[in-house]
Amino acid sequence: MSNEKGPDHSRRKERSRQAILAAARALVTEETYEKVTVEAIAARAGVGKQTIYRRWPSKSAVVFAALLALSEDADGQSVTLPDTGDLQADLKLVMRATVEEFADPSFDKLIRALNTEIANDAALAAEYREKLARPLDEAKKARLRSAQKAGQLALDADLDLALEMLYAPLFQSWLHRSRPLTAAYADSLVDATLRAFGPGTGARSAH
Amino acid sequence: MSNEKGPDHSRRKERSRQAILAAARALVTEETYEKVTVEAIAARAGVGKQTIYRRWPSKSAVVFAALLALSEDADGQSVTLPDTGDLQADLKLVMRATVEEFADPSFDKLIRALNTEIANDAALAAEYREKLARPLDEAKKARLRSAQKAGQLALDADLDLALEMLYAPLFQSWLHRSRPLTAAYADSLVDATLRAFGPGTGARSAH
DNA sequence: AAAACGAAACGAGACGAGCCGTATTGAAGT
DNA sequence: ACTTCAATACGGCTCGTCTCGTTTCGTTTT
Repeated sequence: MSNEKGPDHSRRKERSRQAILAAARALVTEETYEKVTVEAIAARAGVGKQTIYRRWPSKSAVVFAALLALSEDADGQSVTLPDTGDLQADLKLVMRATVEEFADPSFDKLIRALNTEIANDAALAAEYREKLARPLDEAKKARLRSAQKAGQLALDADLDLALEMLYAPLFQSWLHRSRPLTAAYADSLVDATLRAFGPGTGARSAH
Repeated sequence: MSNEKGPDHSRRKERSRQAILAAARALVTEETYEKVTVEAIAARAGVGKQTIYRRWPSKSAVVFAALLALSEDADGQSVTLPDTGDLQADLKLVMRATVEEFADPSFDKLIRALNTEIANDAALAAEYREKLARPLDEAKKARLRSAQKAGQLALDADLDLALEMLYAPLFQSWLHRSRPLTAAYADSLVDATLRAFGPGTGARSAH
């Protein structure tokens, strides 16, 4: 697509692109999302405003791209959950790690900003699901399928529903600050979810 | 409290107060939250901007107050859930009703606005929990306690956790638009929650 | 009782500041 | 040379403050 004839300007573009995303990320972690301005991002990145508007259509898009890029780096290629053969132990490990992530103030501000954007913009929400949520969910579901084969989870369990019941309460408690996020809470969620979807629970219907 | 000597202007205050809150509510349901301006609220209410700023410190506070007032009216005094003696049926009724509420575009916009505010302001979040979330949760917990007495729920079930696992997935699915909200989905949540917290599940620990 | 008074609350809108997104220009990179 | 860039000016919009003249309504005077 960019195999044109002219001189190669991709290095400049890439450098300023990285600077913009880094500046956006830094500002979101420092201030609350509403206070982050395009002008501040440009100033911090040592970049003209027009350079930002050349690439992204709005402030939301820039910030969203910054958050996307963040986790694309972090993920590397493949996301895999631990699989020691003990589903309950593995899930508690993961859930406790998630609890600790939410305790980090920078992570907290970042995810709040991300949620503010996707809650009010259906298009961004779709992109978020596609690029961030889905890969993670697939990794989690892979672990659950492995547990089904090992007889630790009902064969007819609705894995999407199980994941929701595992994660949504944690997410909501954090979003609304309605209770402290502790390791014990993480464990309780795992225990309750396994009671609902464990082997022999007849997960499809309780009649 | 207000047993001063001076003349009583409370009638004027109350009239303009109601007009402001009604205008704020109307605008939030018509536009998206970001597009609602204080000036628009003032114009719609037939009120000067200063009258708004005399009472509330910021735009967020006005809109939040408007949403609070809305449900204070709706609630009347006491919130009670149906109790036919069949917990599963009663919960499905309530969850299906909740699903339908979220399908209403006005309600959708309203709750998205409310969530945008409380997600980014810890003080508003606390007020929200105190005045809106808690009374509803207490009503739901009352129904669950009744079910415990009827032997339809484990006696040592963590009721707060059960409520979260029932409602948080619905809330998150709606917030992120990650799946269609159907009656079948509502039923699945009830079924799964009852499998986790039903009688004889040893709800406190699964060891 | 009727009229005049005065304090509080009010509607309207001007104002400065900040931000958004666009347009222009001259410098720097390749 | 040709492109991309930083810097900056700009119009438009919103916020929250401030001022000004008006309306409301209990009190006081007649």
